[in-house]
Amino acid sequence: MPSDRPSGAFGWQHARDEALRRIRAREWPPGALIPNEAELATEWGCARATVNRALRDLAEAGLLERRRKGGTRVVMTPLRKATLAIPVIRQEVEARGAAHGYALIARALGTAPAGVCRALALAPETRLLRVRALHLSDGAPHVYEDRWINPVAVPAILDIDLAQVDANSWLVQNVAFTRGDLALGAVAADAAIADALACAPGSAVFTMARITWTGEHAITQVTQHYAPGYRLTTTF
Amino acid sequence: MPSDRPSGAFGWQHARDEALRRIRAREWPPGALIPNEAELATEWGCARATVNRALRDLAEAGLLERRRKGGTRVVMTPLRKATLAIPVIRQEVEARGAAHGYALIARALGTAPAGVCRALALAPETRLLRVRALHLSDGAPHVYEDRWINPVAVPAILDIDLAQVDANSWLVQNVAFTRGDLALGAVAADAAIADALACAPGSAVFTMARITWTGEHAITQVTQHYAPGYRLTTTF
DNA sequence: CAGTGGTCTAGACCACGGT
DNA sequence: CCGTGGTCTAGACCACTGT
Repeated sequence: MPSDRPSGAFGWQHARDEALRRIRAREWPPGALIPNEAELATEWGCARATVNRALRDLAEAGLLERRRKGGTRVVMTPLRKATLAIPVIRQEVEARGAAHGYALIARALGTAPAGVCRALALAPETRLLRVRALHLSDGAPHVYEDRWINPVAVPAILDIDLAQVDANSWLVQNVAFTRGDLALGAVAADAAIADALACAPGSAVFTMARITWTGEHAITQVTQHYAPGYRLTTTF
Repeated sequence: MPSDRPSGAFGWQHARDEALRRIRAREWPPGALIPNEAELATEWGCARATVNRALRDLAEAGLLERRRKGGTRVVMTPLRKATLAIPVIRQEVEARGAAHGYALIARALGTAPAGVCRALALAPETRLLRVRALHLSDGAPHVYEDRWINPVAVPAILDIDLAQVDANSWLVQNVAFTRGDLALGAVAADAAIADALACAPGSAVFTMARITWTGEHAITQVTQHYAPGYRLTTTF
C-alpha cells in the first residue's frame, strides 16, 4: 500500500535534503567523514544509486568532497558558487520589457595590437576585424562594446552588414564555440566610452570581457562596458 | 570478452559528447526536436538511464530544453552560464601565494539606514552591527568591505573580537546559510573607499555586494570594494 | 589488497502535459 | 489519453586510492 506520498520512495531530493540538514545542524561537522553510500541507503531505505545522486549533487554544489576509497567528507570551508548567465544583450534588454536599439560605431579590418594577439593566442600582427558598437535600452545608452573578431575562424562575418545585425547576436546564433574565458572588472570611462555611453569621462564603468574559443582556435574577444549604475545580479 | 575500452560500455560522457557533436555540427539544429531517450539508447547501444544522464547534463548546461511529453529540443539561443566561485578573501589571497593581512576600521552597533533594512527585509530602524574592514594582500590594500550584520540572527557575533578575526572568515565557518543574493558592479571611490584602498578619490572600483539568508531571515549584507585593477575571472 | 565511489543495466512505475 | 522524461531499484562490474 503506497504511503500518502504519491511517488512512494525516498527520493534523491529527500536524501539530499536530509544530508543537507545534517551538515547544517553540524551532525556532520566540517571535515567529518560521513557514512558510506551503502550504509546511508540502508538507513534511508532506498537504493544506493539514490544516495549517490543526492551526494553527488551536494558535491557539485561544493558542500561535500568525495574520493574513492577515501569516502565522503564535509568540506571544511563551504566555498559557495554562483552561476551567472552570460547575457546576450539584445535578449537581456527585451526580457526586461525594454526596446533594444543598436548602433554600429566603427568597423575596420586591420592589424591587432600585440596585447589582443597574445590574448587570442595568435601570431603578432594578425589581421582582425574590429567592431565597436552601442546597445540601447529604450533609447538610452546601455552597453558599449569593443570587439575583435578572427576572420580566419569566422570568414562569414566579413559579409555581414554589422550596421543591421549586431555581432553579439549573430555570433551566438551562427558560431559554435567550445569554451570561453570571462573577466569582470571596473574601469574609468575614457573619451570613447564616455562619448558612447553619454556619461562623464572618468565615470566608473562595469566591464565584462570575454574570449571565446573553438578548440584552441580563438573566435572573438569582446569587452563590454555597461552604462554607469548597471549591476549584474544573481543568486547562490 | 571486453573490448579495448576497459569499462566496456558506451558511457554517459560518450553519449553527452556525441549529442554535443550533433548540436555543434547542426545535425540537430537550434530549435529542433531530437529523438527520444529510448531511440537514442537503442541507437547508441546503451541503457536509457545513460542517455538520460547525458541529456540532463546538457540541459543543465543550457544547451537543451526537456519537457515531458514535449520531448527534448535544442535551445534556440544557446545562452551560456558561467559559474563563479564566491571568494573568501583570506583564502583567495593565500591561494595566490600572497600573505593575507586584515585591519578592522570601525565596528559599531546602531540603527541601520532605511535602505539596508529594506534590503534585508527587516523593520525600519532595526539595530545592526556595522563593520568596516580592510583586507591586505602582501601588505597592499586589496579589499575594503562595509558590512551590516543582524545580531538577532547571529548573536554570537557580538562577542567576537573582530580586530583579530575577520567577519568574512568567521561567518563562513560558523553560520549556515541557505541562500544568497549577489550583485556585481562598479562605483567611483568615495572618500572612505579611497582612503582605505589608498587610491585616488573617484577611481573606478569593482564591487561585489552580497546578502545571505537562512530561510527568510537575513544574516548579513556586505559590499566589498576591490582595489583598482582587480578582475574577477572564470571560464565557461 | 580491499573499501569506496562511479557507472551501467534492465525493468518498472509515475508525473506531467500535449493532443 | 498516452507519449515522454523523471526517477527508483537491485544487482553488477570497475576504477581509484589509502593502507
